[in-house]
Amino acid sequence: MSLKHTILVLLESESGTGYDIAKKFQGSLGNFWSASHQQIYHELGKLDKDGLVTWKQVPQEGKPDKKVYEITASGIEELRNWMHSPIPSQKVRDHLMVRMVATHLVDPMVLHEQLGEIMARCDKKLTTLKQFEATFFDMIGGKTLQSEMIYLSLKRGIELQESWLRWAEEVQATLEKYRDA
Amino acid sequence: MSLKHTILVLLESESGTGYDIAKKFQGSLGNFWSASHQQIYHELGKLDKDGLVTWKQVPQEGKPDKKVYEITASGIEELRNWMHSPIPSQKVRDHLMVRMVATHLVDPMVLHEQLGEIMARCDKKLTTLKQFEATFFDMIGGKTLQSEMIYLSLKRGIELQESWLRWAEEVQATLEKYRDA
DNA sequence: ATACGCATGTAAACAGTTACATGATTAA
DNA sequence: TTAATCATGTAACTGTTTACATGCGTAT
Repeated sequence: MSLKHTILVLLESESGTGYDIAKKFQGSLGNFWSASHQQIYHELGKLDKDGLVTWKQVPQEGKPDKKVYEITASGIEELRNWMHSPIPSQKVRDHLMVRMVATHLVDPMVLHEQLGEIMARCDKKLTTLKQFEATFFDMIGGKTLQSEMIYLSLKRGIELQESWLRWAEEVQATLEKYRDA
Repeated sequence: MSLKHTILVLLESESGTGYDIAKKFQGSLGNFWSASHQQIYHELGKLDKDGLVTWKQVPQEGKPDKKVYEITASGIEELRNWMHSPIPSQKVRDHLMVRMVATHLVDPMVLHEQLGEIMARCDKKLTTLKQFEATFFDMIGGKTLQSEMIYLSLKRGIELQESWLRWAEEVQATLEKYRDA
């Protein structure tokens, strides 16, 4: 389980509300981790109970009050310990791959179409990532360990999407060979 | 949720026990989906209750009895419907990427070492996949839609591991630049 | 002796999704 | 007036992991 640690990492770099955290999962970090707002609020409650974060009620005009969460010294300690623990092998859940094995049950063009939809999503994400990459070092100014690490994770996201697209095209071509066969 | 469908796909291609299914998750399919034996038995129970699979008790000598599960007509129908439903975007949970963003909290060489461990795992998996790929079409004899799809998923697994390794080396090199800095 | 492979399960805890619920402001 | 953005939550359900539990055969 690491939603806990993901939230701590985000709060370590910048304090914010549950809503702010949810938005970050929709951005570039969303390529590697995500969570619904319900889950985030729930997790923030637990982190608060465990003393890893604190919060301040901030009244606003024209908007609902907000709870700005901040990481505590104990939270940073927890993060440091976590960083030293072994990295668990990631669990993959690839729906598409499971379908690949069962394509013979339906018209191959069904999968062809579904691939098309996924590729469109993928293309869109790729555009966003590339735009972000192009201005990355200008934006944050100067190379540091931290910025280079974030840059490398961004590059990884781009490579993943690109290799995905190349592969999907190959699958589509193969499916076309078997059309009406 | 698709453990349900993954199990149905496996049983559609070949009847077998919960134990057999668990083994398949440790093989090439394990690159795209996995589940513990506890979860598999639980899911088989539900599939049975819903009439999507049936089973026969098979006594064995020197080994415990086994329950051989078989997909039903209703199970195949369920699979077909599932194949026509839209593919959900996959949820990624990449622990390593989260750590990348927080490297500045610890000695960079900690991550360097952890990457080394992951790369070793990755190398091992790659070797297995490549061996399987080399003899794939000889083994199953002849190209069909189904065999080509399985082959493409195998190739995808190989590409993923390879791109992963290339990227990890780059991260390690970057971490070395910042050693003692 | 010890461990590994075969074979199946229960129970408790934890993680994550979906549905429901509220309510103000602002832009099309 | 319809939808989006800001902002927070509860409740029920489903999915997943971890711990516990059994027991024979075979190989080292």
